[in-house]
Parts: sequence; C-alpha cells; structure tokens
Amino acid sequence: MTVRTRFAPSPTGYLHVGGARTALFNWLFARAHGGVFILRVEDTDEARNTEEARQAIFDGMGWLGLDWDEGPGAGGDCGPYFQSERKSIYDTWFAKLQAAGRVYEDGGAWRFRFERKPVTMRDLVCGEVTIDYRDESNTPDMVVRRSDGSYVFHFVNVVDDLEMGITHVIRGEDHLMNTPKHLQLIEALGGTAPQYGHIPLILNPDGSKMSKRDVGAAVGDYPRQGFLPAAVVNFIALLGWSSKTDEEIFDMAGLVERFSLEGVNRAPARFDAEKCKWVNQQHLAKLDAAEFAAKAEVFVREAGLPVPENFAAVAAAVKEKVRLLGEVPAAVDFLLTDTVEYDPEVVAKVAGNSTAAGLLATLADALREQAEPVDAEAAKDALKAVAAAAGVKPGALMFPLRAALSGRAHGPDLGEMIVLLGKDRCAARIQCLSEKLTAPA
RNA sequence: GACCCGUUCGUCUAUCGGUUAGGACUCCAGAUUUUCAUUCUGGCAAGAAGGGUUCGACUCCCUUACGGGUCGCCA
Repeated sequence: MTVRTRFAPSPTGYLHVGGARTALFNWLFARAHGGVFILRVEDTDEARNTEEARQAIFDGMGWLGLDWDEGPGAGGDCGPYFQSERKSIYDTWFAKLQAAGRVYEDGGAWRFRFERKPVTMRDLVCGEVTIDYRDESNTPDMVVRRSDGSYVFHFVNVVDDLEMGITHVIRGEDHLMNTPKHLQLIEALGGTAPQYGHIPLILNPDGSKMSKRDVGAAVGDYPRQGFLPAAVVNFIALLGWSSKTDEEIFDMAGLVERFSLEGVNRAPARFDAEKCKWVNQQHLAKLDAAEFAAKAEVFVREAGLPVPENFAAVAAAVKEKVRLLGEVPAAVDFLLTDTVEYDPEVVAKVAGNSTAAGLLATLADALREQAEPVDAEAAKDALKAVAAAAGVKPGALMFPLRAALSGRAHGPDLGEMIVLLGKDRCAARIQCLSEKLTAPA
C-alpha cells in the first residue's frame, strides 16, 4: 500500500508558518516513503474564502518547494480537489448515514448521533488517547449538515480522506479532539480510518499562540526579507522535530532522508526569529558565488542601486557577512555609488584620533602615485608600505581608511574594498573625509 | 468550568533507569584576520514541585502547579 498524505488548508487568510509546517511534514512523510502528496482546498465556508488567500497558499507552497502530486493544477484521479465542487459526492455519503439511521434533524440541520462509548485512538505522535463519549455533555452530537444544505468540516474532511485514499493524516494538535469524532464518522460510513499524527503548535516567543498577525507568521513575508526557501523549510522543520543528531543544517534532500514521525516532539515550540536568520545565513554561505550574486542582484536592483560590471566581486565580498539577502543593499551601497553616507559616530571616532588626519593625507598621496592594485593582497601590501614609510603600524591605518571609504565601522575586507573601488575613488573619499575632519559641521 | 495533550539551559533540542545531563541559537571572553565581519576555542546557563516504584529515576506511576489545545449550523 502506498502512502498518501494531504495538506488541506482553507483559503481564509495567508499561509502561515504553522500551516506551512503541517504541509511540510506531510510532504516529507510522503517523499520519505515514496508516497503521494495531495493538496486539497477546503473551501466550504463561502463567506470567508478569498481568491487572494487561495493564491497565497499556492504561492507559498510553490516558494517553499512543496510540490503536490495531486490537486489543483496537478490533476489526479480523486478530483475535484476543491471541496466547493464536491457537493454531489457528499450527498451520496450523507445518504449512507441517513440509511444507517445515524443522523437526525435538529432545527433544519442534521446531527450525527455518536455511539456512546469510549473511543481510543493510537496517535502516531501522542500515543494512545481515549475520549469517553459516554459523557454526553462533553461530546454533544455534532452537526454534519447545515440547514442550508451545505456540509460542515468534520463531514467533508472525513469523506474526502476516505475518497482520496489518505493513509496518514498529519495535522496540528488543535485537531486532536476532533479525531475521535472523525473515527466515529468513519466507522458509521464503513470506511477504513487513516493513521493520525498530531503535531504540536508553534507559539510566539512569549508563549502565546502564534496567529496570522504575529512576527514571522506569514510565509509571504519571507521572500522579500531575503530568506532562502530551503532555509525556512530547514528552520520550521526544527520546530518540533529533531534528527536526533547534532546536525541542524539540512537541505530538502537531507530532510527527506532523515524525516520520521518518531522525531516529532509533543510539546509546542516557540518561534525564534534569531535562529531562523542564523539558519538562513548557513544556507546563504553554502551557495556558490554565482548563485549568491544572482540572488543578491535582485535585492540590489529592488533597492534602486546600480549594478556595475564588478557586481559579482562586490557580492562575494559580503556573501558570508549577511544573514538575509535583504541586508545586501545596505552592506554594499557605498561600493556601487559615488555617494558615501558618513556615520557621524564613525567620523567623530576618527576625529578623536590626533594622528588620523595626517595618515589619511599620506595615504591619499600614496594612492595617487601607486599603480592600480591587482588584488586585495596587493592592496594591503601597499598599505603596509605606506605605514612603514610613515613609521606607524598598519593597524593604525585600518580604521581611518575604512571610515573614509565606507563611512562606517563595519564592512568587507579593506583590501577588497580598495580593489573594488579603484585607487582614484579611494583617494577622493579620503579627501572627502579629511575635509569633514578639518571643517566639522 | 469540563475534557485532552504537554513540562530538560532564556529559546530549539539530545537522553529509549546508571552520563561530569550532550549539541545549537543568543550572550560573554580569548584566538585568528596587523581592519570589521566570517571562522575557531572557551565560558555562563536546565531536569516545574511533592510523593512513590527501584540497588539506582530527567527517564516509570500518582498528586499539585504551570503552559497549550478543544468544547460552533468556523475550519
């Protein structure tokens, strides 16, 4: 029997990380078992469904790389994959419930009559859980068909899982108490229940429930911040799942290889934006130079900055310094334009150094006379020569020069900066900073 | 309120009765980079509480506390 899993979102908002992780775990489980992953859109609540939300789900899953074998745009033998188009199927199954005498009318709606007995499930994550349906006050008969003739979630969800041959249902823990209801429905329908695994929810850093408006919640926000899909997938997989090894950085193939439900935790995990960025940095560092440059270029253009001939070299200079692609423009802007924004604090720091002004002047003169440096090492060798001639340690030149060239305290390697800028621009910037020092604002 | 699930460093986690309770993020210190970052090394930091069971409990059982979830003609 081949494994068949599904992700069944309702298009009522943007795809959030909790939903994305549910989709991911179902996808990983299917891929790890050579199974089939299905996308089914649970759009029975006409009033709350929106086209934008539906598109956000498709876009989000596409961006994350969670491709589906059956579902919208992918075909499959169990369609249609939109619940709003499956009314006649539900009618057929509902008739079975009526024939079996398991439903009764109540105010125009139809309720499913639970069997009053303890219901035990063997959850793939939580283990054995029993809910006692003899306690009727805690488990009132549920409505399966509304007075307007439409069907509610519990019914359509169960029917579709049966119709689509779903073998494993991996869903959020918020569905744990729904499962005995579904099991009862399946029994009444004469179907074979899939196996269930309930994964813990994702919480905010303060422990509150993560909802759609919280930081990091919307999957749609990640691309424009410069996260890599593989990094986001890696990070959310780590929220509630462990490979049980010391390894933490995995690409998609690595996750598929290692994923198992045994590694899923029972306690809810809190979302840690810092670690998410760190994971992204690790993935960024693994990109080869050309890939990184191509991705960085998109963000640089987006920021309205020019992309010169030597952009690949510029990108390489910051590749292992940024955590997000979105940080690239601010990290390289001074290498792409002729304007430098001098950080007042940095200027003040240089001004506070009595020898800096003299050194900068010497440096500017030296640069004008020298040949264009061929590489960062040559540039640094030239610096050392200047320092030696001036009778100071090379280290004394570094900060003032960095300040002059970039206007700030942090950035790429100084030698690289000189090569990327060219000696003439370097000399001009030293001149520029020198003027600020002698004529403070 | 009733029912269900859970509880190891601040956070994510490892540990399937015997460990100096390990790793990662963050933070701090040192080294390297005659610069910043990266990197490397080191450090701070944990079994919610109380009872059992056992030669021995983070691990099994019970109670309490705390956290989360569910109790709709939402999904």
